[in-house]
Amino acid sequence: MTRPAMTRLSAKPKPRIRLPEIRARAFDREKDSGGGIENLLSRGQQARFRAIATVLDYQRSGSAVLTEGEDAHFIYSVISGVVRISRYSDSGRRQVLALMLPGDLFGFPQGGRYVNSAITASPVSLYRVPWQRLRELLLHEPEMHLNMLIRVAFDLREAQRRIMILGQQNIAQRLASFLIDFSQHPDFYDERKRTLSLPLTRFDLGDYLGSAPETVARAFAKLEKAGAIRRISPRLVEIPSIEVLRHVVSGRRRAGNRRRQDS
Amino acid sequence: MTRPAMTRLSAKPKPRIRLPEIRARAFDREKDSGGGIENLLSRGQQARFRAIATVLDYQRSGSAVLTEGEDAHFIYSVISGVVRISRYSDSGRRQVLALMLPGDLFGFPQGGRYVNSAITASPVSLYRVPWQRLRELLLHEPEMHLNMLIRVAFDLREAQRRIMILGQQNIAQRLASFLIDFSQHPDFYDERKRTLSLPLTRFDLGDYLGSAPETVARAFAKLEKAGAIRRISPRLVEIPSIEVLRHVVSGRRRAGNRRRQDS
DNA sequence: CGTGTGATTGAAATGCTTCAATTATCGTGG
DNA sequence: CCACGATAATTGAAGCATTTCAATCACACG
Repeated sequence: MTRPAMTRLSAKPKPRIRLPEIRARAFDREKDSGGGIENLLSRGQQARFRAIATVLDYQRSGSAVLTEGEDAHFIYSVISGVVRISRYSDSGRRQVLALMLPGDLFGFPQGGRYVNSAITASPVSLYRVPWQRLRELLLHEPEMHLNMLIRVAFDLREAQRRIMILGQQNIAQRLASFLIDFSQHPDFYDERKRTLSLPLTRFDLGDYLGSAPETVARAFAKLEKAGAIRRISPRLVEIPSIEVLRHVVSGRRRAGNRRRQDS
Repeated sequence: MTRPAMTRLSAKPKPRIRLPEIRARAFDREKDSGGGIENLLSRGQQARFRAIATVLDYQRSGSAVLTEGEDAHFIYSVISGVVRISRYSDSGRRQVLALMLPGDLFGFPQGGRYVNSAITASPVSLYRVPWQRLRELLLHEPEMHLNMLIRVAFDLREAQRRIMILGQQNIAQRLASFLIDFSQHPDFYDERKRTLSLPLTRFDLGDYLGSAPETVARAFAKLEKAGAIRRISPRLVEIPSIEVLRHVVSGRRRAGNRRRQDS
């Protein structure tokens, strides 16, 4: 199945290839020790994982790592940068399902094919591992295998958290939840300046939060008016106090329609 | 952490214990061959899985199998019936995350505790397996292990599907999606009469679809007016043609606000 | 045969989307 | 380095969708 036509033109940044977009190289044992799956695996496991991995460098944002419907041959693990995982509904509307950060795995096949698309949202480095070889490796590495199971179970929990947010929060609350999440990540949140740099446009954010980009902009305005944030530029916000954001999230979804009783 | 207070009183059916709610028994190799994880495992694996499993029978709907925050010692697999997986947000509102049907696994721990609650939504039979023993078993059964990984990855996809539905469909469409899903299950859909029996109340359904129970009732009314369903009783609907339901789902989320141009 | 719970429907208000127009921002080429 | 153009972001206005409070109806159970 090919990807359905796009209904929102500006949703996908038009890639302008100039420099080579992607550069593959062998793993360099000395230098590649960033925030990859290292956290999840023991030293020995790491070595064996890397032995079957290739490192890919994507220079720019908006590059397709893998596409919905393609035959799935590889699993990927983020070393650095942000990857947007999305899926198109039958009606052609895009939903951003998750954002993959260093240490995250993506590209699990379903029936031999990818069910989601993965697009870089910044310059990105990845490990790419042939699924078949990983499969063989896992059969002989029960501990690594268990770690992978736990990892996927964790992703499942994250997805369930998204379900909760989409199921019960209004847009300002969803945005606040998103900002809180990312403020936990030193790559994006400058603790000294209290500024958060956003890896997504308003369009992407809309597709992530399940709303229109205009609505997201209004949610930013609302949070700013409430004193929870200050917009420095569209992609950079100051968060004076995360507590205020948390307070927004814990508030009611709707103002409440208490019929005023005559006194 | 204890579960927060409930804001919607009628959301949780009050359990009225009369008969023993739950009955545990040893696995009976002859009779227990329903729709359990059998589908997922080979014969030999099944035997070894059952060797460490206990069968639990819950007689009635509304019984707690496990509760959010409890120490997690067991994994469960549904043999028959429906189990509601839910989580409470900090504001005390319940979200139904998923419905577990025969063959599904639930009860994965996170940091040694359950993060969700599981409540029976009908009479239910389960396998209960000590997590530690399963862990040991998996270390010696790579194939079973891989199957379990695939199973959890599948659940992740399902959760992502829910994200898509919550992110881009209106309530009538979400309800239609739900009805389509369950009409695929012979346990609920009588193909001859074209009737679907629902395992959930309007409250549960509201918490599943992310809306108020009144809104769900209105969505039923809307689908009925559109000719997609016929309400026989609150828990039993006739679905003349699933195609009509699919058509509802593929329609626009919103009527569209095309400003009328003077002719 | 009442009583309580779930389901439905009504009415008002809020929230969100859509279309439209304007403003800001960023990358690019001059 | 600056100006330009394209795209992103914001804001306004109108209308649809959903929630909330309320009231009524239906049904199962004691």
